[in-house]
Amino acid sequence: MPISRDFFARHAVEVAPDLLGCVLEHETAVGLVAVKLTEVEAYAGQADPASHAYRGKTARNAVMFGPPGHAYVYFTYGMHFCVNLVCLPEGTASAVLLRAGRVIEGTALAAGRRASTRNRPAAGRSSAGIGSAAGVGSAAGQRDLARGPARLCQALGIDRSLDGADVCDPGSPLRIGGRSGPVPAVRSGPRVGVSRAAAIPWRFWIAGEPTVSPYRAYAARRRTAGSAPG
DNA sequence: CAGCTGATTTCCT
DNA sequence: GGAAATCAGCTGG
Repeated sequence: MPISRDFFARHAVEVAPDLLGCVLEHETAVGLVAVKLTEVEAYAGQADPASHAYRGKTARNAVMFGPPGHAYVYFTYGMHFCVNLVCLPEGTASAVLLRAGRVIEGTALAAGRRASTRNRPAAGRSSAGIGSAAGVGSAAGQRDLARGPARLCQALGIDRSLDGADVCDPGSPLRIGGRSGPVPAVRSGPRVGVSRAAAIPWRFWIAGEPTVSPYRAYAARRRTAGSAPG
């Protein structure tokens, strides 16, 4: 059962905890992967220093300023995708970052994507590096399939071609369904890895879920050494 | 287990 | 030129 667009036409902080336990599905030619959301974070757009929309509209974050119920997919750290669901009516930027989930359908496909993700076209590595596939059938492997925002995108096969996808449309390849079970016990705390507004407790997760990613505070890093001229 | 480092695009100063 | 809503591999205890 899909979720109505009205559900997303609220403040991200209200939407975020209500998304826990809902199911995100991505259907492609090779099959379907479904994930039950277990961890999310709210971003309040132009009112939130940690949001990509804080400085205004750009080519990358344009979808966040559009109508609610659409996916905002961005590429970061030069190698990872993350997916958000847009909240509030058109013209107002606000979104919920999907940080982690539990794969409940298409486990083999998700595991295959995770194992082969390192062979990316842009890098063109000739080295294999696929050995990590070991253990994907184990309990720990299942737990890690969509544990973290970039892993969740890998498991679901989400990339920027899905930026702007309407998750409220049952005919969309990327769509979301409501909870089937009881209301989960929700916990909250500071958001992960953000440098600004780090104390605001807008991260929400399901209590006791092993798929929830470990908390990690923002840590500044020295820039890469080397890169000497000629 | 904790801590550090490389990879590499997009945006901001 | 530098930082960022990250992850995997390696090191030391």
